Amino acid sequence: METIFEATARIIERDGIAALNTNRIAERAGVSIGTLYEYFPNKDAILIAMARQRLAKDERLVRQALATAETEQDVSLARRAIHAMVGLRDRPKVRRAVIAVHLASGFGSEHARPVQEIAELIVERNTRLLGDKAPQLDGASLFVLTRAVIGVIRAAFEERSLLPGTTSLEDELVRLVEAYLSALQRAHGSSKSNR
Amino acid sequence: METIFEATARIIERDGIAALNTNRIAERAGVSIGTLYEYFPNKDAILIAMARQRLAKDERLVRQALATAETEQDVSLARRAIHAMVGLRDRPKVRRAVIAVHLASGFGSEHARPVQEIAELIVERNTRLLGDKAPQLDGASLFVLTRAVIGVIRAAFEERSLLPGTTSLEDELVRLVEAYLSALQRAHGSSKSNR
Amino acid sequence: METIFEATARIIERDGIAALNTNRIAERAGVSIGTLYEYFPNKDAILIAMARQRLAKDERLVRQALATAETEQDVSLARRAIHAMVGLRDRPKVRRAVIAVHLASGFGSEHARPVQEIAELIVERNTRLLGDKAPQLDGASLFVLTRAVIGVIRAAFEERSLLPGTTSLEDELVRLVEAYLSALQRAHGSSKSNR
Amino acid sequence: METIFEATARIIERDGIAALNTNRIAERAGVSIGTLYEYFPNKDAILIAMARQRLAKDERLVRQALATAETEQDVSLARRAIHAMVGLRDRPKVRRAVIAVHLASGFGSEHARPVQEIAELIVERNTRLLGDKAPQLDGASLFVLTRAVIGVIRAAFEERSLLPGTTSLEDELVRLVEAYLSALQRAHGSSKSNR
DNA sequence: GATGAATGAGAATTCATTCAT
DNA sequence: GATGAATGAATTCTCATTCAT
Repeated sequence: METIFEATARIIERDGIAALNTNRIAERAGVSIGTLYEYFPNKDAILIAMARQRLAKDERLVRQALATAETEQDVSLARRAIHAMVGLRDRPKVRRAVIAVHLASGFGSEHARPVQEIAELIVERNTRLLGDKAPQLDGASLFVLTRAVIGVIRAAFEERSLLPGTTSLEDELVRLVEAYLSALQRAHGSSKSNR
Repeated sequence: METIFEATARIIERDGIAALNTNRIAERAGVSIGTLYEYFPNKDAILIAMARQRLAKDERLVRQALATAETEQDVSLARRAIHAMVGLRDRPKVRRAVIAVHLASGFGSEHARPVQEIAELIVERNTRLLGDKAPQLDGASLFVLTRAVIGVIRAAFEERSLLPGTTSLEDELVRLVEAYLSALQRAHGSSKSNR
Repeated sequence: METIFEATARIIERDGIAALNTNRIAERAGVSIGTLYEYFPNKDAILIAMARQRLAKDERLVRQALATAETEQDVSLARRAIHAMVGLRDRPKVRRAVIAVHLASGFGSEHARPVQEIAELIVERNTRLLGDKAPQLDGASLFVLTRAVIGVIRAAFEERSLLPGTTSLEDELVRLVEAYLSALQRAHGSSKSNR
Repeated sequence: METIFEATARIIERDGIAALNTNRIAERAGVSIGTLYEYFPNKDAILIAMARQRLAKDERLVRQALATAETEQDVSLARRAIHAMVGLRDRPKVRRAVIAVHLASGFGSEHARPVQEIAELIVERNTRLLGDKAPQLDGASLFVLTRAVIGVIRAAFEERSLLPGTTSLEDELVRLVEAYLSALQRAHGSSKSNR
């Protein structure tokens, strides 16, 4: 199964998604086409499984980055997470293709969920550390924050030509997140004191 | 040609992109395939032309929204643009499909360009109004800002289930942009005074 | 289309139904596989169309046999029809295969209908000639009579080894039909006089 | 082996012959495919074995019906046999499918033989009872009689829509057989006295 | 400029069967 | 005697594209 993934990835890298077909995958993987269909019900299932594997791995990496060192500041947690996410640059062509099928198959929410969970994890930790002063994320805030981050990182893959240097991209993304969280905190505080 | 676009859109809406083929388009459009191929060199060309048309229309709408009333505050300009962009909700299925092909064909930059231009327009106006105090957008800032906005709006189309209410979405998106611009302005100011 | 039928028939005759596939049909017919699929939506459709064509032709032949010479006796009409039906011996392998698919696809009734109509035609004519003395065929009688005749003729095709000489087969079949019609007439007469 | 038959029957009933494949049979039967292929050399062998089993059972049932009560009249014997045959209505879908393969594999004669034997049994008994007056069945008569009966009963399965009531069907079928036998007897007598 | 019948390479998928364990 | 993963030839069907009229 891992062999099939690897073969698929190699074909995508070499010849693009358009050149991907099940016979070719089987051939490159060194298994018969019949065997391939014993593991996956159809072509898309392979790509979707790959996307999920990748997403799971991404989440693991980001969580590890957060866990590695306990820190005191919410800023640091966000930066840590973003640094890890921006660093997920392996096999961009494969990642792009696989995610595209995943999205086109209507699994967009699966894609957003882990990011959302990580955002909630960060908020939760900050609440513990900062108490009331930590920003509260309701549905809309969470949606905007997570999709903004995903959007920037996705674009960084998709538009190779316009891509600014990795470091400055990361810095600006951190600035975006921090600025938004601060704004939320201020809004939250003022609405509280107004009551 | 507009008939061909319309036929294509209808098929995508009714039966999905997978069911789209040139014979069907020609049939629905009431022209022969031969005629269709006199207007477009191949299938993808149709989708890409549609994507460009849509992008152009989007840009026009946003620019109109900005031009309609001259305002004093950068906040208002950003909000105005975002409001217009969030409002671009017609034929989401068609939009998604058409944009996907556009991106997959490597025209990602075409997609980002109008948004970028609008961002630059806003910055420019604010610079005129506020002078030195207007935030300066370099490549990285511009990239992050525009892709964050596009990312959020795109997600709002793709994930219908998790979608927060339109108003709060818009409010939060404005908050994100404003917060980021303010943060940039502060950074700019301080880096200047530090010299 | 006739070319496709002919190619199909030839393959069935030479190599049997098991060796029949759409590529081979197209090749033998001298058309491309794409053309074949423009005329028929799938493989079975070809066989079913052939069965219907054959059935229609059969009916035409039997009706012609009945029309050729106006006769006075019901016996003669039945014999004429049976003679025509027994004579339908062209391309038995094709006929068998094509009818088998037709039946397996649930069109059994289409197969019986023309025979039934012919039976009704005979009865009607006899009624005109013989008046009250003509046998009356209700649903059950008609069903039994037609399916018995079809059954015998079908078996004569399917079981080549056991097939008795054509003449005696025909004679016996006529005897069966006549005997049955006479029995019906007697039953009808007696039930009437009983009232 | 009986388990394999049962599994096969269930699949045919539920999903039709088209959905029948050896892997599915093995799975439903709770055995491995390897085991299945130890009992049957190939797929068709299963269906043919089932057809033979069914035919044998049919014959047994009809013979039992004839044996149950010794009677005096040929009419009664024929009716008894027909009644038993019309009653063989269990699992029509399976019966049809299995018989179709049996016929398509060229075993048509196996199918007719038991019916023929029963017909001969009846004739033999009647000869004993009635002596010279019993009808003599030569090859052609026997063929026509048996195939007519089989044809009617088969049609009763295949064409559910046009099917008359069971009782009247049976009555008419008996009438057909009786009428034919009587006609034969008359013909035989007259040909004898003519000499 | 329009037509649309014809093309055919190519893709996905199935399933009877084998054979090493 | 049982297992079931692996096989891969074979088949159906699609659809972008062409080109003679």
